[in-house]
Amino acid sequence: MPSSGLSIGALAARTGLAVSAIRYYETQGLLTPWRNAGGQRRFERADIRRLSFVMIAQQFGFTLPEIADVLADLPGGRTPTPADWAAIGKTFRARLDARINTLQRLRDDLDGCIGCGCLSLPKCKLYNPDDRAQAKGPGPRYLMGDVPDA
Amino acid sequence: MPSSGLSIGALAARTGLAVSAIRYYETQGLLTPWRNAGGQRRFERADIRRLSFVMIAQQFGFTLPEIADVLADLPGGRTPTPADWAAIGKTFRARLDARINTLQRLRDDLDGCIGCGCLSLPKCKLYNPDDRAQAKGPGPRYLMGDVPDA
DNA sequence: GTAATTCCTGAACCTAACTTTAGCTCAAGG
DNA sequence: CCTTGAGCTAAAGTTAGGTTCAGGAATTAC
Repeated sequence: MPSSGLSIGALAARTGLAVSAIRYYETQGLLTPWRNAGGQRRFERADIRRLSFVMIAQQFGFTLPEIADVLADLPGGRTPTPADWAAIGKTFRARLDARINTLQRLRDDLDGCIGCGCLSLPKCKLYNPDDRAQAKGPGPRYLMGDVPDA
Repeated sequence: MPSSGLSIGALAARTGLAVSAIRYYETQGLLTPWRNAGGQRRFERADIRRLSFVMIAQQFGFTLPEIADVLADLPGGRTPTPADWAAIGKTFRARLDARINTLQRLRDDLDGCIGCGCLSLPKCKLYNPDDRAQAKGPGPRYLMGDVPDA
């Protein structure tokens, strides 16, 4: 009888992720393994797919909280079906499209702004797209896609 | 006669950046102010434009080293002309286009991969676009646009 | 049955891009 | 002259996304 769940090492081997990364994802609520009698984590095979999704979404520049948010739409009790995943894919693609559109819009503004060499502040659409001068707390202000006005 | 350079506070006011951020940018080589007799930084008016460019590029997800790299093409001795800036804009736009294209290609792969609900690992184009399983050192692996295969 | 793996937790460390703090100095106004 | 606001430096703190390490406990392999 093979399956009373995957060990963390096995999951790491199947996904290519580091064991430490998987444990970190658990702390971030991306995954909720159960524990065996000895206190070790046991994962379901569906978690391989779940982690694959996490990795893909990261390539697109999504943060872990954003990814968790998308994954929250997966069913709770049962193993997700292909249809469930397709639904997630749809949601995800919409967010992705929005991100690409923002970038393209910004690029087009760039053509009218720096393209002429002026980079004129008061009338520049790129400059100060929102409240650029405001304090937004510490840490990186915004990475790609987390652009104000998105 | 107004101009023997802008103080850091004046530059901060004109750009909307925090004084601390400007000082940080200097340490990163994005700006090279001179010092007055009392040791205070004095900036040129062209630095307003320079910082505006930094802010815009950051919105597109570029890192400070990448931005420094683009800015390195500006002339050293003299104040950059509109034509100089237009040239920078051109370089910048090319990098931006590459970034957008990568994202679009990834999105299209997504349609064929997760769209069907399979997310099949061995044959997935998104999964393992390069050597996903390899250690790449600590820190964030890659943010938007710094995607492997870019 | 014991040696070698693997896993566990908690804490410290890493990069990027800044901010905050502490302790001083400089510059401008009255 | 002297106070107040702006600057200065160096060091430490912050967030995100992890990795590395230390010191044990559980599994697995022979």
